[in-house]
Amino acid sequence: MKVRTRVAPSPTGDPHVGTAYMALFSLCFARQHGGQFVLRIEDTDVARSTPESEQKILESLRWLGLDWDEGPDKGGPYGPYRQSERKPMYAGYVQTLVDAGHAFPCFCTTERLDEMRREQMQRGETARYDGHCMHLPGAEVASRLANEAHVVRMKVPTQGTCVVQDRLRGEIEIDWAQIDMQVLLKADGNPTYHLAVVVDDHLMEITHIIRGEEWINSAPKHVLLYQYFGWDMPEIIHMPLLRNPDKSKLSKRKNPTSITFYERMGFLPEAVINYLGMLGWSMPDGEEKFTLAQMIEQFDLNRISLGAPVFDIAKLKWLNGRWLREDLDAAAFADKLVAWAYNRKNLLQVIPLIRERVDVFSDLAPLASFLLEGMPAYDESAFNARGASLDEIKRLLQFVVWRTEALHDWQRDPLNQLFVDLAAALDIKIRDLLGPVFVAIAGKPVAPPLFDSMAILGPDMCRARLRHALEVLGGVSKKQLKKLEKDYALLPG
RNA sequence: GUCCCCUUCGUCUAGAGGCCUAGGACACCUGGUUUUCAUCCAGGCAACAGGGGUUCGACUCCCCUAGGGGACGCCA
Repeated sequence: MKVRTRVAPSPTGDPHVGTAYMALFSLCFARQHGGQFVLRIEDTDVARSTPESEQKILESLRWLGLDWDEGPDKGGPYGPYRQSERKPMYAGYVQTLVDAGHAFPCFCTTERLDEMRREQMQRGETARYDGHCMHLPGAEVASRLANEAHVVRMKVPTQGTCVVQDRLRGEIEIDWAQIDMQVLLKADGNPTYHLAVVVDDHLMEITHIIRGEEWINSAPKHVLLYQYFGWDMPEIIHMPLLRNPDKSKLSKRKNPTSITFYERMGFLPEAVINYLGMLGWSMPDGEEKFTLAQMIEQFDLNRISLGAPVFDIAKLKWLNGRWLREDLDAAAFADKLVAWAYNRKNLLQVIPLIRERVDVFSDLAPLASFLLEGMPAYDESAFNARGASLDEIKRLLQFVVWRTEALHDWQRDPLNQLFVDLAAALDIKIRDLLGPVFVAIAGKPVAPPLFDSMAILGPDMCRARLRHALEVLGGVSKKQLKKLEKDYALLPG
């Protein structure tokens, strides 16, 4: 059998290491079997998907050397590879299901559904569509379809058990009563993930689906759709989820998750891939340093361990050091370093910010160092240049962390606005707010303008530095955090 | 709350019933090399979640409990 795997990221944010993780395993499996690896963009969430995000995802995967055989940028025999461009195809499949009685139009409002779920959970039941629109008279449905917003839901049995075959875990049994009557077609005419993924995996002849453990609970929906359509089910492999040091699912709130962060920190793509490869998987001979090619050669699904691994930056750093020392001679080191930091694109971003402040080139290094550093070595005294107390500084920094977590458009002006708003909400002068933030981001009181610097550094690096600064200043105890959360919730705006 | 998944040193892992006095790696500690630092080298600390089975024998198989995680959206 010809093996075909895919990675199917959603372009709704920064390129996530979890995406790279799934891509790595999918690619290794496909390559080892002489098959194809496909990149498909799942942009059915029109409100949150952006072309910029898609672009960054493609660039990041390319940077890592995870090359796909078919994708939106290079086409292929199963295109298009962007779900937004496949939109016209889905309605027909949904109609097939409606005609066969496997799906039905639903007119329920969000309010009613929220209320229903709330009550169900209060009663200790699993939240699940109550079938309200499933048995409407045909005439009523026909008339309402013409003038009312509606979705299409799949029918799901209320009795019996669904058996999901997982290549790593064997048979997983989930009662149908636990499975919601999933919306397949949204009111805006776009398919939901569940419909699109099944249709596309089938049409693209995907044979092995390697995805995160978080999908186990929705696998029955997919199993059922394959049955309804009469299609063969691909093999499913649910990988363990990458975790934060506190064991929760890896998230940007607690850990840098963006691939671009690791690039900006100066990690080598080879080392990042190598590190991802040793999470949940190991070489038969126990060797910890290996290339993508070696991993492909030795790859074996049976060597995957199921415990969800903690993403440990310290070990990644050690591994990167080995790659740097063992694989790069001075010339190669120089080339990589220039490409990383002193490339034209980087310089052109920074030069406009610093040229006013420079008389001779040798003035540059201190001014541009913020861009080349990872976690700056802070001088604690720099934080309270304006006489604020340590607790007050930590409070401000923590608030900034929370505000920036909610910021989607990480650009100069929105950042500017964020600080203006926060200062207003706190009823303090903006310079009193910006002082400590400036030091946290730039590492010292003298550097290019804050918002531009933050825009260049990107969200993950900024958040990491803010958190690092908080640690250096003694950290925030659980108790203090509780109190700060309370204060924060009370802020206007 | 309901359901699902998972469980070997702090962390990543080796372990397919006897090779286990449970191995390696990161981190940490100690010492050596190095005019400093780093690298490098040597050593140390440190784990089979608990309880029942099955078996001549269980880290390994089964059951229960506990703990951790995930899912419960017109997000993916």
